[in-house]
Amino acid sequence: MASPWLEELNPAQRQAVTHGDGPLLIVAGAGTGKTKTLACRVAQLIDRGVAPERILLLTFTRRAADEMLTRAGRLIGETGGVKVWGGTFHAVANRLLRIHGSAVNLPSDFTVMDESDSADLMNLIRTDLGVAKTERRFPRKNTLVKIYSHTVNAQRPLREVLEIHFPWCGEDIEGIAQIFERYVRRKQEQHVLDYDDLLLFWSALCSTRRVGEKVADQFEHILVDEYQDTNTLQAEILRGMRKRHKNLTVVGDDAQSIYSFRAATIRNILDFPSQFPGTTVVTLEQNYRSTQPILAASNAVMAPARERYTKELWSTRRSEVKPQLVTCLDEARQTDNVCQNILAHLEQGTPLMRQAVLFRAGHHSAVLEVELARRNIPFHKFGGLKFIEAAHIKDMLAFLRILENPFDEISWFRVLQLFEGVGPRTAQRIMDALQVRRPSPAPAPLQGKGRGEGSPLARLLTAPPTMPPAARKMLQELRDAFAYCRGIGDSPSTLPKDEPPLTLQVERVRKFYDPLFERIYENPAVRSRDLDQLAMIATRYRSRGRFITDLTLDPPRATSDLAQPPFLEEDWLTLSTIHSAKGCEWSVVHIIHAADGMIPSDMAVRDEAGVDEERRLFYVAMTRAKDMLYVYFPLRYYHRRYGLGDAHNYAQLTRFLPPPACALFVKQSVHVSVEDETALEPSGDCATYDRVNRLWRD
DNA sequence: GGCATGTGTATTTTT
DNA sequence: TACACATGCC
Repeated sequence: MASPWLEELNPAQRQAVTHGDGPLLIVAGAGTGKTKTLACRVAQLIDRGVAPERILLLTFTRRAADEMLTRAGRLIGETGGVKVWGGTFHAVANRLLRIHGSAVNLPSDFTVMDESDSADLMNLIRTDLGVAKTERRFPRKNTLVKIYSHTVNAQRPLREVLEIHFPWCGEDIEGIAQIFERYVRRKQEQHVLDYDDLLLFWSALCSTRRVGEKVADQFEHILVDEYQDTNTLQAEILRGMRKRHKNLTVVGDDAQSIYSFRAATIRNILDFPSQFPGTTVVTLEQNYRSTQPILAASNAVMAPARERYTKELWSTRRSEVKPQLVTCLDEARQTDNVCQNILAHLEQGTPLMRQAVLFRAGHHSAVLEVELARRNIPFHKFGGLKFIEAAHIKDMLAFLRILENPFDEISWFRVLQLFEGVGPRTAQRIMDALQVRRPSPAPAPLQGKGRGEGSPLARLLTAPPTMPPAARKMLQELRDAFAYCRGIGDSPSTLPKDEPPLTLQVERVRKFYDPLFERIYENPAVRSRDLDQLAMIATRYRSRGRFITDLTLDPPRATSDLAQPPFLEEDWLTLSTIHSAKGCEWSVVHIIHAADGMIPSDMAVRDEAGVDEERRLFYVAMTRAKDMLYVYFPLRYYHRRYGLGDAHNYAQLTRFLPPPACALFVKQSVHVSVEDETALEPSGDCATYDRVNRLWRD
């Protein structure tokens, strides 16, 4: 019982770790050793005799789960982690539903689609219904998905969601409802689940009598990380899983809730004690990460926030070094200065690995990326456009998905349109001929993964549909590729054998796809490297289904844009959206574009709640820093829409750094005193900037 | 009729 | 840059 690692914990951490049964809420401020505490608690439970497979650890990313479990494993002397159920809500839902799906009428062979697939399906239906033809412009596919997802995850009526979050779509409620209804039916026909369905079905599973209890009882303890970023549906799942056992630990920080756009609600954490009577609340306030000056500035930013658990982070890490607020003339100067500071720290002994540049939106780093590449500073970018979203990756996956689930409409629709002379209309016609749409709702379970005579894939191989002349040769090649992957061989009369290994299938599909791909896309060379990487990932898998699902639920988080493949470099810099930086820390952090309109994003300032969340976002960014924090603010933003004019706007410093907060920074100005900008004193305080900037703003 | 191609525009954050 | 919509070509 007297585990040596307990000695290393502070009293609050130890209380959380050794807490016995019953609901436990750990309010853990930034940098207070949350990961450590959670890992120790898992280790402690196992030490106490709880079987690892009876523990469920829900985290925000798979990486976070792996990290914690490895750590817990190390504590109890298990190398390679412990066999705890760990992962995101979505991944765990997938795993449970593969086993128990039949209890909620789910076919066992369902495939999972990502958000852009959902959007494509929405669009298909949107076009079918002809709603786009009306005079008023109808919500676009991405908006439709957002509305749908928000409605499901928040478990609120559509009308209310529209009123509050999408007021400009309110008039189209009937059309939207109609589309949603069809969307649900189409997914059902295809045996396809979207992200939201995974949660929805898990929740449904909980309320089935026999299986629901069995699934819930399987876990003696459930632990949830980043609880402030869970939504109503996820809270409902937890309630469903905890009807009998009350052993539930949630960890979170309301000050770091930044996912309301995904229907996460701060209410989950604020109301946890009343949702789960008898909750013990433990608050972790000692910050081990940041120096006191960085913490002071962060606290000052959060001070004006409204409802929250009161806690004031403190640190024993004294330092004389204040964070720096760097005012730059424009983005070019900002970029230049960021590079200089990064290199300076590198020379003083802080490797790139321990530095990061953070920003609000994925594209905010575009200019910097070019400059880093020019200066041969290796970097790795997280967040923003993802690998999996790239059109050519989606194409490749579409082939594999058809093999996995021949009723996957979106994949057929995508693949067919790659052929010359085939657009949406012809693609639809071919899909009709192949009977990709199953008569709905499909009561008979699909036999042997659609391998039977009745599958659209089988029909493609035995009775090819008519194609526009330009596409006929290609069609034959597609049939050959599919036949190969199915293990049918070159002669169509041969009976199916076992399918070849996944890597060979990927290779074969690629052999077919490469020429198409070179015709369609601008810079095939760059994109081709992505395909190599996809093939690399595939080598880690034996099952095609698992490969596709894993890629959908846990896609590679970084893109290797302009830089050399970073994994070949010894040392590289992190570029990250603030959202993707959650849970991470670096010695030196550079926050760029700290201008109003960027942080907070002007997309988010419609209401007070939006501004509050942006404030938390800025707070999250600041509290990633251990030793040194830079906040950069470009004064001018050029709008280069038409050529290279020098038309520009003057930006204002982010509203989250009013004078009291500003006072906690060292002010520095870069190149602001050229030409007539002399009015901006190099070391002037923020109030002065504000006053001066107002001159240009109206 | 339906596809390819050109033009304008809006553009957050992610499982 | 990707998407929606308009135009011109087969």
